[in-house]
Amino acid sequence: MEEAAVHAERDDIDEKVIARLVDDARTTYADIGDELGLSAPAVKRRVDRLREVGVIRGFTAVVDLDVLGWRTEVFVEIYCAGKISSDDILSTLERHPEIADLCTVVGEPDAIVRLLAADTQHLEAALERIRSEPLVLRTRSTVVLSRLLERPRA
Amino acid sequence: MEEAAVHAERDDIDEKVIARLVDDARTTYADIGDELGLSAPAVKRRVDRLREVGVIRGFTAVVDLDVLGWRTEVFVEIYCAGKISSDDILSTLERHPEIADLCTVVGEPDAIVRLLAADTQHLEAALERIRSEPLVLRTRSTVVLSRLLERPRA
DNA sequence: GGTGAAAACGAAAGCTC
DNA sequence: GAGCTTTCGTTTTCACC
Repeated sequence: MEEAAVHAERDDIDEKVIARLVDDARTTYADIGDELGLSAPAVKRRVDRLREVGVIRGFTAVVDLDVLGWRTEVFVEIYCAGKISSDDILSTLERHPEIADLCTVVGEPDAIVRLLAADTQHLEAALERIRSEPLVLRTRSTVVLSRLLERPRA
Repeated sequence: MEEAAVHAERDDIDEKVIARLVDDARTTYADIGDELGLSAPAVKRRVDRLREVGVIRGFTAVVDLDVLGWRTEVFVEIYCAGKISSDDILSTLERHPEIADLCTVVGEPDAIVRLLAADTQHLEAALERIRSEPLVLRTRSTVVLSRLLERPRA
């Protein structure tokens, strides 16, 4: 029941602290505290604990890939040959820098990958590189037209 | 050619500043400056400009959904009836809080959605709610086993 | 969880190349 | 235009209650 223990350690105030940091990772502890009726050190202690426990994994900048010039985004379903472990999938695919997301799935494919590339030429090269991996049997790609909604946490 | 101008305004140093902030949004300007041989105010001016231009859209906390108790993640392909606009898709689907990502695609489905739910019961309810939308003809779901890799920027 | 002081950081000004 | 240094207000952080 150690999982229950982890959950028991979080309360409503933690939820609000998390929500505030998801909204803006640079919010000051004092500002969060004002909204919640806590002092800045009290908020910091909660954030420190949430990071230690692993609820908060880190803080990152949200980059507009379109502005950056990385305009091409594709979902690629990966179909593998025979029985493969997720370790194998990770070790063979993590070398490709165009992969933004990778997860193993239950369903028809073995894994789903989100590919980011500068343009279609770049995309084609990356796809061919991935397809040439011995592990990969075949792929099914779906090109993204536009990203309508993005909510890091629902 | 204003788009080209935007691109011309970014140089190698900007790239490194962005990379550093993607890695940790709470890195101080001084730390970034030390790595790049700049002073803190110089770094701040770059970050301010990158935010104004829109390359950096904001800063967010990365939350471990598994630890939070939202254990169920699914990719859902949405197939719509006839010709629909992306505005229609957004307005009908954005009301469902379980949707974490939504993009229109070119391929067999019309849109791909990433669903987050607390458990399978929650997931089932959300899926039925989405399927009952008049806009939605059919769906194809792929349940995520484990998220192996996550790189906000490649 | 709060308080207060010390250290670190961020914001803005003036100056140099 | 881009950067450096100084200055000052704010934030973080740590002790202790």
